[in-house]
Amino acid sequence: MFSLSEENYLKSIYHLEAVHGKGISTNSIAKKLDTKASSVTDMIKKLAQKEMLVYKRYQGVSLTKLGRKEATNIVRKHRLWEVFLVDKLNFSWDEVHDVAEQLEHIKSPKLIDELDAFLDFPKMDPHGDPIPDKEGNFQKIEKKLLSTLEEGKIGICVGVDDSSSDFLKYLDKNNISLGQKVKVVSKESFDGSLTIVINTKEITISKKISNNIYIQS
Amino acid sequence: MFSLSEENYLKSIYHLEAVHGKGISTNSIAKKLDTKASSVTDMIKKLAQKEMLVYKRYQGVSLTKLGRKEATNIVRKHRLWEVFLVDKLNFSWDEVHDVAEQLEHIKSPKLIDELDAFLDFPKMDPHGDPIPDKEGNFQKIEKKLLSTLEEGKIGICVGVDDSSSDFLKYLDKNNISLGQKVKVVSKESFDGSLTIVINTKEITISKKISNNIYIQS
DNA sequence: ATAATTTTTTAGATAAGACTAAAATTATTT
DNA sequence: AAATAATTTTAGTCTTATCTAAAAAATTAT
Repeated sequence: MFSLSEENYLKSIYHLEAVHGKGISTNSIAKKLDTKASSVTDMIKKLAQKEMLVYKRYQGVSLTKLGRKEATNIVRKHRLWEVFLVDKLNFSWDEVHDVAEQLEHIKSPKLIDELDAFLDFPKMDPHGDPIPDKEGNFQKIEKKLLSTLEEGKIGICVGVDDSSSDFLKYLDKNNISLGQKVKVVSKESFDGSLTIVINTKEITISKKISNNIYIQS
Repeated sequence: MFSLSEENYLKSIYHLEAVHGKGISTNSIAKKLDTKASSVTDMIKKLAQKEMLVYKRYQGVSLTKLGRKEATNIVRKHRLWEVFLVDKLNFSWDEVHDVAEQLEHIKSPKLIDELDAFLDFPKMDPHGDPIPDKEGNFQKIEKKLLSTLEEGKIGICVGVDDSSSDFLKYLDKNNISLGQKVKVVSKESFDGSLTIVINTKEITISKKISNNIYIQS
């Protein structure tokens, strides 16, 4: 069994590995968890002892197969709860994160499997992120950043990178949601801003925005 | 905000007060929480400082209005989650307790109100215990112990006192469930055992069993 | 290649919550 | 009303997870 803290470390390292590959630095973990590097050192020693990750002083850490399995299960729980909150309890996609962050630590294999079935085995969470199945497998879908789409091309919004409430509210305000068709009208080479058509309406979005929206094209 | 530990203390004291009235002893709390009296003393000092209860050395404790409100809310959450687990996730009534024990500590007012609505504002949990509403009010239903029912009389099972898995499984095995009609055929004065009719089947139950079943008659 | 900087680790401290053992208080017997 | 027993509190220790400050190692710049 893992403590709440241990689980949060495993999850963070898992997410960092997904972006940066193996060998995650102490500092990056500290930043992600909003804690101090010295606290991270303590915890990764503990997790190394539990064989959840491989650690050599000053070399950063990498999850073991076991550690990845554990982390995947937490991610699975987090995302299933997000689906539950949105589909069944009328939460909007910008409200789910904090609650799911708590619910993901509930320990009961039966609970999560029944929840999965109750939700009809969803493959994606409300932000377009894949939900691992019981064994930890999930579909990796084709997706690229909206910022990489060329002028005149069309894509379908399939996910977001940043899931902060502010960003999601911005998307809501501009009618950008998952499954939405997006056409790039023009691209400003100076600042990378895009003019796009959403639902027949034309809007201009900054590079920062287009860097946080995933599309399929 | 309260810690997990603080919440568990409040809940335990609340339940003890429901049975024994005001002035709950350190030892009884320790027993209920399976901890040591010295730990209880520490915690009740803390909760007294937070004005959740009134405490005078060697005199036991009583919840304040605020403390009772807090405790009631935890009970509300516990029981709503139990309904969710049984009604939506196919848990049986003997499986819900441990999971609800975890879920009751999730902090999100919206979550619990939406859950309440999603479950259609249930008034009772799977063991026949009343679910407080948002304001902390709940129906107190007429009920008495099956052991007090006289020979020849009929009652309807409306709740259980002991909610341990073992006891609930025993009831399942003998087709005793909430809403079930029970008729007392005879009462053995020597050991207090009862012979009852459930669903046309006659069985004999010990005093210990009949002392844990609530009926309405 | 050495100096300066950044990152990481160690050492020691703190807070929450639990424990043991002993002291203080209350309750019960005789 | 003492004496004994039971309960409760205090004092001090332990663990977990955090922190600060300083030391050690690695990286970057001169």
